[in-house]
Amino acid sequence: MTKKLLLIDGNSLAFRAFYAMYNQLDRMISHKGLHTNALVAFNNFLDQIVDPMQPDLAVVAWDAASGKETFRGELFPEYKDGRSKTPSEFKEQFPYLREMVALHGLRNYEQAGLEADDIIGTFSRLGEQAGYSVTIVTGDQDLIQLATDKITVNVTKKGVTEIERYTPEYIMEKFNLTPLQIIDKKALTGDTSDNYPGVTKVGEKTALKLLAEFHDIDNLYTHVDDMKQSKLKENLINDRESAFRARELATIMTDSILALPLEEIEYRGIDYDNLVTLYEVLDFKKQLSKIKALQKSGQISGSQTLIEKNVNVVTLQDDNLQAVAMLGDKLALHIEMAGPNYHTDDMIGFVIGSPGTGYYGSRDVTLLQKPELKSVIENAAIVKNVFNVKAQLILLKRLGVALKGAKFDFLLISYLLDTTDNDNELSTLAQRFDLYVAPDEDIYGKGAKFEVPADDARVLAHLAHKADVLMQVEQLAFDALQAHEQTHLYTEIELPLAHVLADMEYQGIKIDQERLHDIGDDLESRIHAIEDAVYLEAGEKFNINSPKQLGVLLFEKMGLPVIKRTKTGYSTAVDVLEKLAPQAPIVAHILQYRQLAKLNSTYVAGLLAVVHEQDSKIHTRFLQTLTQTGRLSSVDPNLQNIPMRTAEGRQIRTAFVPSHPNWQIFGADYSQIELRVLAHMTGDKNMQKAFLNGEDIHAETARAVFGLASDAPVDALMRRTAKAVNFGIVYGISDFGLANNLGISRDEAKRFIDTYFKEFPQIHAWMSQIKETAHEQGFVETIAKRRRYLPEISSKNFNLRSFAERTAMNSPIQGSAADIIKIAMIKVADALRDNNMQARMLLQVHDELIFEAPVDEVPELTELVTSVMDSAVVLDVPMRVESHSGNTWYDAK
DNA sequence: GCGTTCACG
DNA sequence: ACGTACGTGAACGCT
Repeated sequence: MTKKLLLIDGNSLAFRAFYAMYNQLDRMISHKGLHTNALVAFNNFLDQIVDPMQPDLAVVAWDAASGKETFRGELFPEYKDGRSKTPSEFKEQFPYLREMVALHGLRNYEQAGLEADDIIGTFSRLGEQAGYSVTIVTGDQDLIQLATDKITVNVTKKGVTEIERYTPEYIMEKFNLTPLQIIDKKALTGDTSDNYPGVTKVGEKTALKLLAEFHDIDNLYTHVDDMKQSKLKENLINDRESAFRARELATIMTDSILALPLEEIEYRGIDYDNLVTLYEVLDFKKQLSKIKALQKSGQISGSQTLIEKNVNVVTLQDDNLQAVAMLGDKLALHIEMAGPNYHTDDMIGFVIGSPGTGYYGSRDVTLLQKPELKSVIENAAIVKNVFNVKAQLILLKRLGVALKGAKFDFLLISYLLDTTDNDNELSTLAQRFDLYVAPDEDIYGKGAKFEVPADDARVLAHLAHKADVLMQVEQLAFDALQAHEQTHLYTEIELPLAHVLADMEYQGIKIDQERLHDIGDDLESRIHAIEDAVYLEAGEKFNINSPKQLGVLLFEKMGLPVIKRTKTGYSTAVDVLEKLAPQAPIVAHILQYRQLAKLNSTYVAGLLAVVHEQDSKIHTRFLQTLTQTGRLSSVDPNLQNIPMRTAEGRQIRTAFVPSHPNWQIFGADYSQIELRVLAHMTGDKNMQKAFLNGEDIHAETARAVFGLASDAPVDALMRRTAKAVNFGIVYGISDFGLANNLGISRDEAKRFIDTYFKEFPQIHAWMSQIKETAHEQGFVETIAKRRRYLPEISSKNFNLRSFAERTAMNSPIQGSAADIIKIAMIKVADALRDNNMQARMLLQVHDELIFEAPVDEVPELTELVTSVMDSAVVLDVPMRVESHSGNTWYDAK
C-alpha cells in the first residue's frame, strides 16, 4: 500500500478553528481562565480527520513570524499590511495548540524566513518524489496550486471538520484551470487579505475568462497589444508590473531548503497519558471521559494507575487500630457516603492518614467508635483535612463521635475561591489544582446503577486517593485563599458556620404529622370537587397538571386568546390564566386547582415523606457551597420555601411545632436588609438618611420619585410602585423588567428609574462603578470579600452581557446580606452556648432565623437574638430586627 | 434529563 | 437591533 504523508497548515487551521467557535468564546474558558474555543475545534479536527487517517509521516507547519521576514516582505514591503491584530484570546491558545499537536503524535515545524505554505509546498514535493501519497489540509484556498495526481489539497469549508477536496480534476471542473494556473489567477486578481494588488478592476470572473483565452499571464502579456481597445486592456498594460509581482507573491515555494528531513516527521500516534494531563488543564471533560472509556474497554493501552498516582492503604481491623495513634498531629479524614444525604444514607467506609505516615481505612465505619480512633478524631490538637466538614460532622455524630480540629475543608475553600462550575465533587475540584483522583462515578457508577464494588481494596484505594489529594492540595488552596484576601471569610465565617449548620440540621424541626394529614385530607376533598367542576366545564376528562393538555383545551378547543408562549407551546402560567379568568369560569377553577394541588403534593405529601420516624422531625440539609451569591440553599426538603403569602398555604406552618411541651417557636428577621446593604455600599446619603430617621423606606422612595413634600401622604399605588422600583434596583434595574413587573410602558418605567437615580445619585454612581469593576477585574465582591466571577460581562452577546451586568449589581447586595446573617448566626450560636440557654436555632431563611425555646426563655431569647443580629455587622445605617413567637411556626408571625 | 410551573427570600 | 428583572428547590409531564 502507498505510504501516506500528511501536511497541515497550522496557522490557517487554527485561525479557522478560532472563528468557527467564535460565538462560544465566552463560554469556553478553562478553570485557569484560558480561552479554549480554538483548542476545542482544533482537537475535534485532529480527532476526526487525523487520527482515523493514521499517516506514516505527518507535520503541522506554522508561520515563523508575520511573513514580513520572508522573500515576500522584501519583494513587497506592504505585504500583509493592514491585518488586524491577532486577538489576545486567540494568541494565548497558541502554546497549547502546539502541545496538543505533539501529543496527537504529529511533528510541529516552523523555519525562519518561511511561511507555513512554503514548508508545506516543499514537503509535498519531497514526499511526492519519495513515492508518498500526499494529503494537505489547510484553511487557505491558495494552496490548491500544489495539487497533482499524488498531492490532494483539502480546504476547510465552514468550521474545521467540513472539507473540500481539491484534485487537479476537481480544480479543472470548478475553475476550468490547472493547479498552476491558480497562481496566474491570483496574479490578475491580487489578494486583499495579504494586501497586494493584481490588475485594477480584475476580479475572479474576468481573470477566469482571460486565462481561458490566454492560459497564463506570460502569454497574455505577449498578446496584450493585439487586444481590442478597452478599459480592461488599459488596466492590464498599466498594471503589468503589479501582476508579475503578484504572481511571485502568490507562488508557494516548493524548493526551500528545509532543516528537517522527511525521515524525521514520522507519525508517532497518540500519547494518551500526557494528553489526559493536557485535557485536564484545559477542562476537556468529554475528551477525558472518552479516553477513560477506551482505557476501560481495553481499546488503548495505558491504565488507570498511570493517571492516578499510586497510594498505599492499610486495612484497619480490631488488631491494628493502635497504628492510628502514630499518625501524628496532621492528617486527612474522609468518610464515604453511598449518596448525598448524610442524615440517612449508608456509610461506605473511611480512611485516615497522611502521606508521611501512610493511609489506614476500612469498610467498617463502626471502627471509628473504637477508643483508638475516637480519641484521635475528638482531639482538637490533631488537625484534620476534610472534604465537606458539615457532612463529616454529621456522619460522625451519627456514630456518636465528635469531630474536632477540622481546619481545612477543601470543598468550602473551593467554593469561596470560585463558585462557578462547582459540582461539589472532589475529583472535579482537585483538577483546578492539577491534581487527579478518579471521579466517584468511575468507581460506583451513578443513578440506578450505583453500586459499591465487591472488591474492598478497590474502594479503600479510592478513598486513600481522596485523602491524599486533601493533603496535597492544602497549601495550594490556602495560598489561593490568601491571594483572594479570603482567609478571614473562611476561618471566621464559613468554617464556624459549617459547625453551626451541622447542629441545626442534626437537631431538626418537629412535625405534627397528624395536623399535616388533616390538612391533606381537607385539600384532597376540595381538589376532587374542583376537578369534577373542571371536567364538567371542559366536557371531558384530562390531566389538569399537564400544561400541554391544558393548552390544547384552553387555546384550541375553547379558542381563548394566546397571551404568552413558551419554548414548547402555549404558556399557562398564573399571570396568563389571571388575564383569561374573566372570559371563562373554568380558568378560575384551574387556578384554584393548581394552588391546592401544589400545596398537597409539595407541602403535605412532600413533607410527610421526609419525616424521620424515630423523632418525628425533619432534618433538612443546608447547602453551603452551592449558590452563586453566598446564600444558603435548603434541600431534602427545602424548608426555605414553606408557604407564607396566601392564607391557605400558610396553614402548612401550623404543622411545624416545638420538640418539647411548653416550648415555642421563635422567629427573628432582618427588616429591609438588602436595601440597607444598598444604602451602606453605595454610600448614598439620601437613602441612608431615610434609614437613619427610621422612615418607611418605600414611602420615602415614593416621595422622592413622585416629588412629594417630606411630610406628604403617600397613597397605596405610589408606595407599591416605589417598592417595585426598589426591588428592581436591587435586582440590577432595567426599564424592560420594571415595566413588565408594574404593567406600565417602558417609557414610564424609564422615567421612574431616571428620577430614582437623580434622587439617589450615589446609587446611580455605584451601579456604573460596579459594572466597570466587574469588567476590569472579572469579578465582584461582597463586604466579606466573597467573590463572584462574571466572565460574560465582556461578552459581545447582548443577552449574556446584560445578564452579567445585572448580576454585577445584584450579587454584592444579596451576597453581603448573606454575609451578615451568617455572621449573626455564628454569634447567636456562641451567645446561646455562653448563656447556657436551652433554646436551639433550627432554620435560616435568608433574612430570618427560626428557633425553638422553652416558653419562659422566650423573653431572654428575644433580647439576645435581637441585639446580636442588629449588631452583627456595623453599617453606616442601622439594622432593624423584628421577632415573633408562638406555639407553631404559623403563630410566630 | 429537560421544561414548565410555583413555592420562598 | 438585541429582549430580562436577582437567588433558590420540588413536583410533574414528557421524551
